[in-house]
Amino acid sequence: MTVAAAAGVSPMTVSKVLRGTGRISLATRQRVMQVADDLGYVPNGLAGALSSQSSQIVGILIPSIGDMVYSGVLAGINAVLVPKGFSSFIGETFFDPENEARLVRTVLSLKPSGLILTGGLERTGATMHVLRQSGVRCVQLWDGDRPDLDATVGLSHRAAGRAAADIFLSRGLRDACYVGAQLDRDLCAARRLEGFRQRLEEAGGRCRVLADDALPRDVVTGEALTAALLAEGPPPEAIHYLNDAMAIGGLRALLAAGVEVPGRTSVIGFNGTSLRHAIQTRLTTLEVPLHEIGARAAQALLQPGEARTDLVDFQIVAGTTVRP
Amino acid sequence: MTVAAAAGVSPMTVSKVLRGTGRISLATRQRVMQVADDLGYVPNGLAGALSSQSSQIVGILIPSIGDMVYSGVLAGINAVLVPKGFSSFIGETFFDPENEARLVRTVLSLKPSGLILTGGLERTGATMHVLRQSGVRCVQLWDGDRPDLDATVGLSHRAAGRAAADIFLSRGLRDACYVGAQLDRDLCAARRLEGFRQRLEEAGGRCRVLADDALPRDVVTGEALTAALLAEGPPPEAIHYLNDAMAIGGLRALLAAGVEVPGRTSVIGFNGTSLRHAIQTRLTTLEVPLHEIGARAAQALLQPGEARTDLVDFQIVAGTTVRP
DNA sequence: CGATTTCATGTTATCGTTACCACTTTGGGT
DNA sequence: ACCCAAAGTGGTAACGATAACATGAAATCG
Repeated sequence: MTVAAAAGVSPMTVSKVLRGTGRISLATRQRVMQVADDLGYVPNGLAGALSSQSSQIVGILIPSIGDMVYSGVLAGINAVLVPKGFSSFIGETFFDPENEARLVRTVLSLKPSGLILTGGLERTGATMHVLRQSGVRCVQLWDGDRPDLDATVGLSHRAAGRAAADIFLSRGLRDACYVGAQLDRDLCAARRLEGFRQRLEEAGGRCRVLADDALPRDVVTGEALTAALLAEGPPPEAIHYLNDAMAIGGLRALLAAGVEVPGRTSVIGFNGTSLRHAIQTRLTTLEVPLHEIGARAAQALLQPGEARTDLVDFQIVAGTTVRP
Repeated sequence: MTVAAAAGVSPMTVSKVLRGTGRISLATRQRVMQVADDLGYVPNGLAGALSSQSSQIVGILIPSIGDMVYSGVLAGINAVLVPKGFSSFIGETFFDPENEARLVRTVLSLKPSGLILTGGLERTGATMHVLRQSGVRCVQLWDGDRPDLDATVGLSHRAAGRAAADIFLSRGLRDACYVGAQLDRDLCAARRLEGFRQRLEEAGGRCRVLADDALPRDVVTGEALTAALLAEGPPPEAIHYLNDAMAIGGLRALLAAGVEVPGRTSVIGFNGTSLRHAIQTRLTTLEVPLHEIGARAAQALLQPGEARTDLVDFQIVAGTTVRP
């Protein structure tokens, strides 16, 4: 427009110069670039995307940005996407299907190149319908137990729960407790609990559950719930926490109550965040390759192919909170 | 289009129904909604924004999503923006002005309703030029020492550094050290150091600096740098860390080396993240109201007015790592 | 030296929506 | 019976870019 006039060429030529397509003489190219810079001109991406029928946007929906787990995955996604010239449009669902539905519409209205959704919630029928109609390629993250959409990259949370139980059982610990929060919404965490409890009960153990659906899944809640647990009666032999943050809070409560860890009670967290580096204690936890999940999900998004399920492995990170 | 045909009305009527504008009879409205739902129709937001010359997008540029500090601010922003129907387009600058320049262009090309940038980096001239030409309202976050753009919401990092120094000085501690990372890029952290050092030297103290510009600002780096510091010679009386994560790492190194905290060495972190809840120790730190900064920035963005600087206060969170 | 190819640029139609106004009907009010 | 407001709906022309093709000039060729 203005740029074209100022450079004495047609809008078409400006478009070509700015995108580096077509054959433009060096002189013209330099002149247009100069004028565009001087004018502080930024092409209207809305018009460009509308016209070319494709935006370089990828939609990413995660439960919460504040949760280190998902921001770790996000970093992995961006590490793949950004170098290829995509920008990511991030939305927070807070585990709420209605929220997800709203965000899916918002993102789809931007005609994205692809969509990455997080599993672990009960997607509404409307959401699925809209996704399918859009024709946009969709990848599901995180929940590997129930693959969905065009591809899935995640882990088996049920298996993770069983693995935690196995660690306890191998130490002869059978009286366990699972401490979490928001299990009503976070179906992945619920499935970890399920695996954990199943495995324990198969081996003749038992598993209490302490969870509050209204509290955040952080250090403070971990401490409060554990304190409540200890007030009820004698401490369990083993506690598995929903995440590392809650586990750290739990350890505070245990130590405050004089419960020896791991002498009296063993503790396992989940996810291997930086919180596991507690000062004196080192939390035993299951580590999930967050960055890798993100990177592989981004790759799965970019290379169209048949529906595929890509299960990543978690690792046991040995700390000092489980007895030998 | 298809919806209009299927409902037997004009595209114009569909547009009105879906946006809830204009006068449409109840019967028509219901029929159109029904058809749209059945078809899984999502309006093309690109075309809509192009036509109406306004998108409901707000651009937010922060150094890193993985850093709890900025994701805390982000939460505050979203708490204000999302209920008003805005969606946020988030970009990560990693403290790099060129990255910021690229992202600013990307966001502006989406014709956003507003832009929230994080201060603490040397913005390029081109970025400033493009921002001004765009006419989009811009708010600067975080860096309150050097207000910029249409409004600024943040804190004085210099004052925060001085406050940390004052705490040490009031305990008679004069031999201090500042431990950080990436001070070349993060000008806010550099300014905290400056305030810290100035205040100490005014009072006849001294301040060593230990920083590595290549390492991440996390627990592991905090531990490594502190271990290096202790290997060099006797421990300083006081250490101020760039953030809580590094401080926690530092405490590990100090305890591992048998340095009594706070008996021999006192420690102050910065930012009051959940990491401060270490298991036995409770880190003394300066707490910044992250959520509030975000919320106020979002409000400043929405209510146009003259350029304003909104300085928030930090608080000293007493822990057990500074001697009485 | 005419025919063909290459290079550099311009023309036109289109993407899907909305702003703005025009149009038809209906239901009073006088 | 006539007029006028309100209610409901549709037509038209943007919005700013690009895909696809068209054009003219310069270069190459047999």
